[in-house]
Amino acid sequence: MQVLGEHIDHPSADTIYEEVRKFLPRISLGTVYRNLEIMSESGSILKLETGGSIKRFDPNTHSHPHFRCVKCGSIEDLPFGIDSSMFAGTDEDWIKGRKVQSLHVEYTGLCADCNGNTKS
Amino acid sequence: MQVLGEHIDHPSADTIYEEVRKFLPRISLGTVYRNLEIMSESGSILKLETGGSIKRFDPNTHSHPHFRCVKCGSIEDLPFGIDSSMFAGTDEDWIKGRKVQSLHVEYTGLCADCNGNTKS
DNA sequence: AAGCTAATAATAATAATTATCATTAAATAT
DNA sequence: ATATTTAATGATAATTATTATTATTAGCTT
Ligand SMILES: [Mn+2]
Ligand SMILES: [Mn+2]
Ligand SMILES: [Zn+2]
Ligand SMILES: [Zn+2]
Repeated sequence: MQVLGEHIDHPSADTIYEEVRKFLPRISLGTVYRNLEIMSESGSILKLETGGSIKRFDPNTHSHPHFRCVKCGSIEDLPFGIDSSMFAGTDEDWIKGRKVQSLHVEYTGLCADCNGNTKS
Repeated sequence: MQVLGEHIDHPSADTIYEEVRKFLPRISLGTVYRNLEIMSESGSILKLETGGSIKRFDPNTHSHPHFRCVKCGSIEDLPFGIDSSMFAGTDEDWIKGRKVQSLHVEYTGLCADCNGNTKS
């Protein structure tokens, strides 16, 4: 939690592993995965299943949108909130028999850095 | 394209492979992956990088929201459109230096089937 | 201290996807 | 039509993130 709380860049399990290793050199990657799973299940962190095949972890547990750079893979927070009422008006009859648990909004494209650098 | 066009359930590469095999029994999985990649790059289909670690393919190339069932893994289309103006109002100053390419909205929860069946 | 329980480290297994490369098919030139 | 070049494919290996396994360790309880 300490390590994750300092990160605003949605680190992967492996990145967190490397960071934690500085404190606890004998920790194993399995333990990092296991505890991240426990934390995400208890709701104290978010496990982001974004595009791009690797899972990332977020200390901000509020539902918020992300921007994923298709070039460098970075995930950035976007500075506005989201909620279900943005869709389908107030009549949420699309829910039908479903039980809605969460909503993830993800923009993709080039981040500011990569967009500037690719204008060659 | 024939096989994919008949599917409304966002099949995986492996599912498509099994289907295509009925027509072309000697086709390899690699060829399926390769051609799905080509098609998604040319824009004739969508490669969905949803949560859940496997990629799925969608003949509907318009930006539309999905619902992913966390129990059975199914992906369903939701019957309303999305566009950027739903977020952040009209002043899209959050874009800053970024180049926005696409937007994916994904709800998760229990699909109608799984929600009904789990009420034990 | 002895015994029980839960967490961990080390390692193996899994699964989706991608890469490689020899072979085959298609296209083009002779 | 036949030879030659080019592109696509099938078969298989490699990669990578994640999960499972299991013996060992550490923390409690009596
Ligand atoms: Mn975030
Ligand atoms: Mn769809
Ligand atoms: Zn970038
Ligand atoms: Zn379901």
